[in-house]
Amino acid sequence: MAMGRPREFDADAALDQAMEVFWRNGYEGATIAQLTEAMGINPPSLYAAFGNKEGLLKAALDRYTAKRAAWMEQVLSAPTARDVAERMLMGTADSQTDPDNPPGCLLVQGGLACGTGSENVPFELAARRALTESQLRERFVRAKKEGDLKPAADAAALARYLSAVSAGMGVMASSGADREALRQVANVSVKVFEEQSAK
Amino acid sequence: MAMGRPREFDADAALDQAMEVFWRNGYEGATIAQLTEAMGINPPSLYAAFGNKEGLLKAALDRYTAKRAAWMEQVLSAPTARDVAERMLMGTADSQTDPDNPPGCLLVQGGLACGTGSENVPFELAARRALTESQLRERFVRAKKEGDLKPAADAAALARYLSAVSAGMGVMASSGADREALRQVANVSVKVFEEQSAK
DNA sequence: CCACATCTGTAGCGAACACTACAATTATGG
DNA sequence: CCATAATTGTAGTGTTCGCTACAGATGTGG
Repeated sequence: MAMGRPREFDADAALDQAMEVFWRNGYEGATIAQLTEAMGINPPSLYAAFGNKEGLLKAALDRYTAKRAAWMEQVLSAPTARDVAERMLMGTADSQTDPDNPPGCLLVQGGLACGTGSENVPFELAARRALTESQLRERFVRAKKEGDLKPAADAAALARYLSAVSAGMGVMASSGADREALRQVANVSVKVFEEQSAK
Repeated sequence: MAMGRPREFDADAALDQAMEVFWRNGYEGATIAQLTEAMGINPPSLYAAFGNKEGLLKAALDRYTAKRAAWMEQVLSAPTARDVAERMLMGTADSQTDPDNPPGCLLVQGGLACGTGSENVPFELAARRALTESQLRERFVRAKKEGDLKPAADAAALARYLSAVSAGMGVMASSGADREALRQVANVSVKVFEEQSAK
């Protein structure tokens, strides 16, 4: 049977553009007109490919996290919990002030509170942040087993702490904090892990 | 000369209601219809009293920060930098999970990224966050002079750090983190100040 | 008691929003 | 080469948005 006319745009390239619009304006601040213009397509193409605005956001979030997965692997492969924290926070400071991207983190800027009809957008972002946190928690559980975190250390609390600090850095970055300011925060934050290391 | 018909609603009580709507839905997510209903007034009364939606937000932010001023005094009056940090973060954990308020912090939830026409809303929130940070910085400068922070301590970096952590806690709280989780983060964060204390 | 100034409620303004009907287009399968 | 299936651009749809014109109401100053 017939297969239909093939789409003329690259879905991944279009998603990259949509991601940036959501990143810079937030979910509710991003309009379909802005999105379609950035993506270089017309509304019907958008709706055919992604369903609706929220579907487009989810696809953009998937792409966002997929792009960060390799970096996250690099972070988790650091030899000690302290080094994991340092790579995580320093990398966060750099990426959140990377001039190639909008400032901050899409998972924070995207929308912490939304109006009627978009109530589950904040939930969607939170779920993706939680994923990173659980990766960190598992890594710190391992660090305890391996003995580079002291036995009394609370892996879950440390993971939550890192998650909170990086979210906080995202808030700062979104309001114009520069790379140096974020690195200061990262440097201070890492000190906790030195105190939690096995002697 | 004549003085005109007096307004029939209490502006402060109405602002409290508006504050809660902005807090829960964000600036863009809050509609005039929701605001007027919560405030118990009609649109013309709102516009006569506050100018426009952004003016209402600013008035609500003023009231928000005014309400926190007394608490902030209490925080800054703690005897040592470490105690300042503890009071600040523990108080933040409690207030951000206070069932009488929406979760999180209005200065974070209100809107980190907004669409065309509301670009200075994020800036407005950031300016108020910066105020708290500078109060903390001055307090830590004093702590160095008084000798309870070691001479090598960086007051500005520590203030930024506290600001980042509390913003991060706000992000967590807005996505449903409970009081215990936030207190864990607070407890871990405070450890930095023990290491920065004079021996 | 009257002129005036301000507030209040009703009703609705133009603009922007997310989304879509429709016809033309472009490929595949037989 | 034809029937089918999917995409594309144009041009809208109805709804909701922030905001306001207007007329009646309610107070103050003279």
